[in-house]
Order: sequence, then structure tokens, then C-alpha cells
Amino acid sequence: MFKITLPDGSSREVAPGTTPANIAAAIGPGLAKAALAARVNGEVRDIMRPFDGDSDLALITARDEADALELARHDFAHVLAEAVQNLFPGTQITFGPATDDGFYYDFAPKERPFTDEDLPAIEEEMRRVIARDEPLVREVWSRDEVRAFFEKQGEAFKAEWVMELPADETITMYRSGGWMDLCRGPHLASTGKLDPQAFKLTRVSGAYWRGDQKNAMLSRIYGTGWLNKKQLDAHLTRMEEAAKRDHRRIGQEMDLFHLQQEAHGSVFWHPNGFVMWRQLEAYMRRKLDAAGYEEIKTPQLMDVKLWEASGHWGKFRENMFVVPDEVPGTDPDKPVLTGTGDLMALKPMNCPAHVQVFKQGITSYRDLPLRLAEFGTCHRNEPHGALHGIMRVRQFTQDDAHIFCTQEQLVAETKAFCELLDSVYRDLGFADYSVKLALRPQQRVGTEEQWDSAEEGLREALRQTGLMDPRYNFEELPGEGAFYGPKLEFHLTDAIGRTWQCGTLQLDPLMPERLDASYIGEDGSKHRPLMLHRAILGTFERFLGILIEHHAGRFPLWLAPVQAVVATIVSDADPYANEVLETLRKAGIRAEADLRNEKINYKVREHSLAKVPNLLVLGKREAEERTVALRPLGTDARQEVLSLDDLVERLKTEMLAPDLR
RNA sequence: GCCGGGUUAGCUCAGCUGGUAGAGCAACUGAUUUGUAAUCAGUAGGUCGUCCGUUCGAGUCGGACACUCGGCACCA
Repeated sequence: MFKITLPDGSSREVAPGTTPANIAAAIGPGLAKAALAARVNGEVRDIMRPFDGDSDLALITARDEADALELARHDFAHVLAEAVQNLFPGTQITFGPATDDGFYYDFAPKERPFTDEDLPAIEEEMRRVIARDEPLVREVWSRDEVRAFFEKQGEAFKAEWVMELPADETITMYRSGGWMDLCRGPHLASTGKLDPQAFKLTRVSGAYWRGDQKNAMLSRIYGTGWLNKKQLDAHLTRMEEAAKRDHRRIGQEMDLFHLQQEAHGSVFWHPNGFVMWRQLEAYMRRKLDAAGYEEIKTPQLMDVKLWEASGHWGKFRENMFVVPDEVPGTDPDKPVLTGTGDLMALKPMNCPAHVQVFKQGITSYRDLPLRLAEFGTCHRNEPHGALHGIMRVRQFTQDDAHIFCTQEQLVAETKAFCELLDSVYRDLGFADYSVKLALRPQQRVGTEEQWDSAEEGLREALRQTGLMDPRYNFEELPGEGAFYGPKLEFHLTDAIGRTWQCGTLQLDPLMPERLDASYIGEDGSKHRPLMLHRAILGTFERFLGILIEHHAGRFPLWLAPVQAVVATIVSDADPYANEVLETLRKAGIRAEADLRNEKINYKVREHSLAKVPNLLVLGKREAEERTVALRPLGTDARQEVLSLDDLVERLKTEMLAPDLR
């Protein structure tokens, strides 16, 4: 007999062969119906899988949403696979897990990859599979049985996969009617537990077998899956809302920037967008000045010799733009370039140039730490498939800086950086961020002692800054560091819960060595400084993209491209409106006037859709009384009538950048 | 780079099986002087991504290339 203990502490004795489903039935028919799976000794298991000893049991129902969703999504993936094999005989199955909002399954198609047009038919077939309500039965097989089975079925990928499972793993197959898949489980008791209206196939894509570019390209089908239709609809609505925040869409609607074919991967900033850039840059410059950084500007084009010395030519060349130092030929019958000039390269990073600045003259230990900052524009030849709006581009500007310091200064410098980063993120509305420490990778340089002290130095700084507090979701990532040193990563969370890695601090003892940077120590002899690569925003392009999506275009006043629009009701107010406009502009407020012969309704609608933060309405009354009716964005009909002086004072205060308040 | 979509007016999109392009919004002109999310009427606007091919004839069919979108891989 096994002793089964329930969450309320009660227990009961059951015979071997008893399943959680039996217990649920014994407790009551309601629970028997609601129970989807079981948590046995902490592990989620099939509800029909017999106990294998004394157990703690908690039955999982739809109320245990995270567990229930995970199970349902995993089942949807199986149903998808079965449906595809029904419709497309000869398609091989490979791998299909649950994801954050649904599931996918990778197939090796027999004839052609799947397209969006295949999805409706597959969805229908999935509903038929669900309607058949086949039990999902767990069976333990031997490795050789599984291999033989799949080889017979022509399932080469599954047959390959089973041979690579760890030797001690229990190999399980799941049977659903006549269909079988190699799967660890757990699953719901039958396909009929799924709500046929709670899923939607969303897209197709290619995906490499086992995630490796060298392997075959499989055809992946993605779906989103939920417990019921209401949840699915809510998710689809969220997706639509997220699409409305897309920076590419808002960039066009608000006339912030554009991209075009002839300069793909580089951004044309329009006046509206560049206003934001200038505000952000000016803000960062003030923060860096105050934090003891010195700003520099270094060359775009440098001789390949320097990139050879820094190591980029060896490790990063495929991502670099190389330019021959040669006068282009003008003879139409001859090639423009002969290829005889020395090679130069556009900088993909700023660090080697910063070391050159450090190396000018003799640096004493008294000069350290030396913090060299640059709003450095870099070019990287990114894979074309990676480009995305202004978030992933080929020309970008970093808020870059390199701190040259001694080993003893490491903790203090890291701590100071974390504090600066924290205050910037708070200022910019990203109080919610997480911190990760990437530790020594397999392939690395330096001694174990150097790594010990580097990693522990960063840990100590985090401890002192309080960033190991659980609210920063601190975690260490073993093996993820750069080959030359450990790395801090800062991931911020935006208004709709997505995370973006922006800030970084990388400890690099190698670059000063390679480029022969040294300082004279207290002992009168030469020493290698430590070098810290660090950025807070990452790049202006990407960070502005994040700000656009975070605020959905409704920017805080200090960033808003147009801060106020003066809109007239009658043309009699035009002269006064021009006067108001001029007063605002003289006060440094970014204002426009809308004197068009349109109704105020029309103007309110248009400027509201344009996300102008303040609408200043002027009619006959305001013109006579020399007042302004202020209608801030999003306040509907509520407005406030102010004197012109009061309005200017108010806007001037409200538009201060966060660090100036 | 890889897989699958897409590229038609400033924007969003329609254009069936090949017969020299169409809507809404925006723009422009006129009327209207209006009080808080679309006043009415009219006008103009496109070598259909580029190149090559098939055809009497190509936005439409075929090929190549470019860009772009969704993923995969990449993000030192």
C-alpha cells in the first residue's frame, strides 16, 4: 500500500496501480472532472499515471493557471503535429514545445515548407483531432524499440534524437489513438480536454534542426494557445495593442525618421525624431559630466593595422566595413578601385580609439581612474536578416565610455557605474530592470586567479549597490561572459512587460595588453590598467526605439517633438495666436500654430491623434482676455484657462528634463 | 546568411482566370468663421521595387536581384 498525502495534510492508503485520477474521483465528481494533471512530490505528472510509492499529491485544475497552460500548450503542439501528419503524409515530426504564449512544432516537410495559406486547413484538422477526444497514454519504451519504430515510420529526426537522450533517462512514448510521439510528457488525459476555440496558428517560419545553422532547415508552425476562448481573445487584443506601439509605425505617423533602400540599416532622422535624440543626448551628457567622465570624439576610419592589433580584424572582420585608402578612378573604361590602396575600416567599436587617447603622453597612477566617454558612431555589417527598424541597424551611436583604472579601483568604479545607471533608468521611466552577471566562458584567456578576482570584484560592487536585491531578479549566468572578462548586463522592462538588454559593463584586462596601454604606478614602474567597457542606453537608435514603444508615442514633455499646438477657433484670434506662439518659442517651448480654417473639433482630433501633449485653444474670448485654454492630451474635455504668463511658467517647469527638476 | 510572405498614389489598401490602374485618408482649390476627437463641394496625383524573359499585349505569368515583414541563426 502507498500513503498519499494531500495538500490539506490528510492522507489515505491506496493500492499500487492507483492513479491521481482515482483519488480525484474518490474526493468528488466535480474534482474528477476539473482535474487536469497531478503534482506528485513536486513534479507535474499525467493524471492517469499510477503512483510509484508514498507520495505527496496536489491535483492541478484550470485554477493552477501556469501549470494548466503549460500542459495545454504542450498538448496543442502534439495535436498540431498529428494534424499536420494527417494532412501532409510523409512529413517528419521533430520537436514541439510550449512557449510563453503558445506552442510551436518543427517539421521536416516532404515536399515544400508550409506557408500561411496552409494554416486554416491545419487548424480545422486540429479541431477534428480534439473532437475525437483520444486518450493520451504514456508508455515506457526501450531506446531500441523507439528507434526501430521511428526508422520504420521514416522518422529520421526522431530516431536520431532518441539515441542522444541521456542513458539514465526513462524513455516515454505518448499514444493518441493511432498516433505516437516520443515525449517526456506530461500531458492532459485526452485531447478533448483542450478547448478547440482557445488556440490559433499564427505564423510559419524556418528553423534549424537543433538550432544549428549547419543543420537542415525545418519548417516551424507557431500557434498561441490558452485554456478558453476568452483568454485567447484577450491575448489577440494585447497583440494588436502591441502592434500599435511598433516604433516603425509610430515613427512614420509622428514623422520621427525614415529608412530607405539605398541606405538600408541606417536611419534618416527627421526634425521631430532628432529633437528627441538631442534631448536624450544632452541629458546623458549632463549625467556623464556630473559623474566625472571626460568626453572625446574619435575617428570613423582607421587603418586596418590598428584593428589587427586590437584583435578585431581576427575576430570581428565579417562584421566590419572595409574601405581602401585609394583615389577612385574616373576613367569609365577602368575599374573604380584597383585594390592596391592600404585598407582602412569603419569603426565597429570605440574601444581601440579610446586606448589611443589614453596612450597619449604618460599616464600616472594619479590620473586614474580615467573615464573617457564618447557618443561614438559605429558601423557594423550585420546579417541582413537581423536588421529591424531602428532597433537593429548597421550604423548606430553608442553612449559609450571606457574607464581605465587599477585593480583596487574596480569595486568603487563598478559601484559608481551601477548608481549612475540606476539614476538614468529611473529618470527615463524604467525603474523596473534586472541585473545579470555573466561568468567565465569555456573559451577564455587569463588565469583562474584573475577570473576569481574579477568576478568577485563585480559581485562585491553589486552587493554594495544593493543590486542583488530580489527585485532586480539578479542572476548569474555561468559560461556567458566575454572571452576576456566577466560582464554585467542590465535588462529593462517596458510598459507592456517586454525586456530589453541595454546597459552593460564589461571588464577587460586584455585590450590594454594588446594595444600596450600602461600607466606609471606609485612604485615608478609601468603597469597595465584595467579597462571597463560600459554603456547605459546601449545605442541611441535602439533606445529611442524602446522609448517610442514604451510610451506608445505619448512622450514625457521634455522629449515630445512638439510640446504644444496653438489652435484657433475663429480667424479673428489669428493675430493673438501668433503672439502666443512667439512667446512660447522665445521661452524655448517647441510649439506650432494651427490657424487653418477648420472646426475646433477637427483640430482637437487631429492633434490628439498626433499625440501633442498640450493643446492651447484660442477663441474670441481668449483673444479678448489675453488668456489661453489649456487642454492637455488625454484629459478629454477638461481644460483650464490661464493667463499667457502663467502658461509659459507652467510649461517651462513641466518640460524640464528629469535631472533638472 | 537560411525558410516563408510582401513591394501598386504621400499613407492604408483593392485590382478574378494577361487587354495600357481604383478606393479611403492626406494634399490642393473654393465655400463655410465654427467652443473641444472628422463641415461641404470640387481638383490633381501612380513609367505598379529594379532588371531580364514569355506574349500581339504584363500590375497580373516565369527568372534574377534589391529592399521589407514574420521567424531561425547571429548580436563580438
